[in-house]
Amino acid sequence: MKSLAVSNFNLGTTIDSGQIFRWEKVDDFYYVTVGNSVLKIKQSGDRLLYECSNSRFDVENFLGLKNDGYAGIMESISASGKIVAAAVTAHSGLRLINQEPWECTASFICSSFSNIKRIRGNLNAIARVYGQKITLGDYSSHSFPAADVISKKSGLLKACGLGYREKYLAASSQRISKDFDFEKIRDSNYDAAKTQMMSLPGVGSKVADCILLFSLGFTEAFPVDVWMERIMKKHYLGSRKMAASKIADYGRQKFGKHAGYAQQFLYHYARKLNSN
DNA sequence: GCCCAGGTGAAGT
DNA sequence: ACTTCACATGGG
Repeated sequence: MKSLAVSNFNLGTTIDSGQIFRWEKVDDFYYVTVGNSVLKIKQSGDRLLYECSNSRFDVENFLGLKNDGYAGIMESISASGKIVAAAVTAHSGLRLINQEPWECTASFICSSFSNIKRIRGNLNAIARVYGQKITLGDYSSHSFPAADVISKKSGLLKACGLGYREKYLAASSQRISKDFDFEKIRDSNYDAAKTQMMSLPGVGSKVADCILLFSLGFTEAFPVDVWMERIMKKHYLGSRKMAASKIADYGRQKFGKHAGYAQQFLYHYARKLNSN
């Protein structure tokens, strides 16, 4: 078991904040399946204890613990809005995770107009059908397949229960295995990057923002789903009517370079208020 | 059975 | 450019 000292970090909140779907908690440990790795991890105060099926897996990078300007970011977004400040206080230690772009893209194509439990089931089904078995101690899971593995046998998607999203994932997996370079997008400006992402079938404004924020380092992306729409309307828009894509523009303007963090706190805050 | 879900794309205005 | 609507299906 490896150990890593952390500060300003809450593992449980970070994992359970709707950024990643393929995880479960067994006793004290979270088992997170990401790419071709299973990460077994728990937090004990200011330490993370973990082991991973892949010895080269970079836990620190994955959990957003590198290049730490966290305290400053929290201060900055809190100053921009009362509700964000409350959310930051309520869920301090929530971090943006760094995902692999293709797996993130596939995940959020599956997410559209769905719910988190179903998304998790869909992604696990895709991994079972197309992926390789991974084991870590007594625990086993399946890797997430590369885009070309899905595109070559997209007929098998039917068994994964994606509904109408199936055709989008099939088409996007084909595009991505042919002529799509995520790394090039990483170097673009936000608008160009978003246009590129939205050229993929099943990727609209919201899913594009999720991919940009969760896997390509665009900290200003501000994904607006139904939860964000509700909380933004209630607290910032005086219940005015505004299309989701306009609320996203508003959010980026209001919260600036770290709008993505503001969004993640607001989203999590809204969901937790509703469930308690 | 009813309503909702981390929306998208196409059609109509 | 903005608004409306169909879309597949499981979870609560």
